[in-house]
Amino acid sequence: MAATRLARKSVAVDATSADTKTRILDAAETLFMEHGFEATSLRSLTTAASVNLAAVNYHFGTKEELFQAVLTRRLDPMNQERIELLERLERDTGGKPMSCEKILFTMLIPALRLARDEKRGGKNFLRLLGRAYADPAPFIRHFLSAQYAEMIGRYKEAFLKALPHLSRQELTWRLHFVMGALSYTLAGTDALKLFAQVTAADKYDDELLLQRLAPFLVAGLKAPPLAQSRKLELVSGD
Amino acid sequence: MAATRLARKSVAVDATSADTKTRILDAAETLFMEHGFEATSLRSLTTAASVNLAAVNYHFGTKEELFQAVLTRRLDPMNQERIELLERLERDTGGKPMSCEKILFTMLIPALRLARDEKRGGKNFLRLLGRAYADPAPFIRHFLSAQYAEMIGRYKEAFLKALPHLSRQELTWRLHFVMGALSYTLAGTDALKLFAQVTAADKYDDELLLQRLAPFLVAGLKAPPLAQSRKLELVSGD
DNA sequence: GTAGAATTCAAACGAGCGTTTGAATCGGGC
DNA sequence: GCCCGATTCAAACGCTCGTTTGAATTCTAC
Repeated sequence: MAATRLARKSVAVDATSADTKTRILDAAETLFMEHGFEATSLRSLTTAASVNLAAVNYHFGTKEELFQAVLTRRLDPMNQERIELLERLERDTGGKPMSCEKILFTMLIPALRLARDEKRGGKNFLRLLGRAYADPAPFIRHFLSAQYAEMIGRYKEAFLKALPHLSRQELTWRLHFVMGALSYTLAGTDALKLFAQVTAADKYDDELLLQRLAPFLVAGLKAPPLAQSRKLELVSGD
Repeated sequence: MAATRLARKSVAVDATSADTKTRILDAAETLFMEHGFEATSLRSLTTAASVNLAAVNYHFGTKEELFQAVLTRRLDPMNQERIELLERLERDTGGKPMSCEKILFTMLIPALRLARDEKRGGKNFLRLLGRAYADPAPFIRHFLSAQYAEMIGRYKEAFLKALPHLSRQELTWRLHFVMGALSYTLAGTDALKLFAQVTAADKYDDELLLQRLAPFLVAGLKAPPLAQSRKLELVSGD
């Protein structure tokens, strides 16, 4: 009983404890994705994981800490892989400006790798991540911004060099749009029912999906900034 | 007491009942936006609206029906305005292909008008809408797809003519990306903390926001489809 | 001004929630 | 073979939830 909080630190992640913890994380990943954070109860979660109700609080502390653990397990490696790919690209181009496409690919490829690796959560996790982006809960927003701070900063510098016609502020917004389209798309599947005529074969081919997304995002990033485009006119439609 | 359900049908929306109903809708719009559907309790909601706890069930039936009423109140007029603008554009161009920009503007302008009209909910509602897009609750997904079905179908036909180099399937995906970037952006504000260096003046200027978003989306829509772009390479970053 | 419907109100219902507790059980090291 | 920390377990705690109820009040029409 006195071990509840200390357990996580004093005990290495050995097989015996990892088993229960992993079962909880796997069930949480699926259920949080399907029902959202608030609507997923620890009772249904522990039942699905075949563990005792108290196991979540014993191993993770609180429901919120469990949610963060679910995200961290996949997100840390994926974002680290992104940074490694970006650094390798920087090394290979030797200080010369990198192409916009290649920078974007270093963002998409780790996500695609994760989506294809069922052992690392696959599409389930990416859908969960896309939904987490839009969750209003403050602890989720703070957690995500902390998790992404370094990665976003690095990419902003890289894109700035690749897109010299964009101001820092303009680029900030465009990266925002990119993340929006990406997270919305990854979270999607169900949302696609808004639009008919998506074939079943197409629907679950993540590589094809990103190959459709990439040209769209690259073209958007490269577009001339707003000064050169027609102004929105509010008065009339013609 | 026997009037609970019949009341909504037998009574016109007169001033006396509209007062309570409107106060509930206004409070719900704000609280659902701030905390999400699940995390907003009817107790906090009715307290904020200065009405009795039972008033929600009396006037709207259930919490879910209240949520749908909140969305319908703003969404129906906005989507109808979109269709009207699109139809006027079709009439003015007389069957000739319309420009991609103009079609997109008929989507953005009603959203912008709504954002600027505090009496119609303003930015609050658009943020709520952006969050509703990502909500996993099935009743929300079904409601939204029903609400958007007609509008999406019309725009798909219009864009198909304006973008003849795109297949129907390719366009379906691109509209998906557009809706993603749009809803994510509208839901944003808080999410912008992921990216630093957004000035306070910039942050709340919705017209400027859409003027930044529009060139990005137009360029993405016009981009050549995937066959002509470089393939994603999974093996290596260089 | 009174009848009858529409609306508001305080109170309670039953259910489900996240978390805590303390005893029971397990498992490796001496 | 026993001991002690790590883990599991059933039970309960206190709380909040959405909804219902039936009486009290307000409003409308004659």
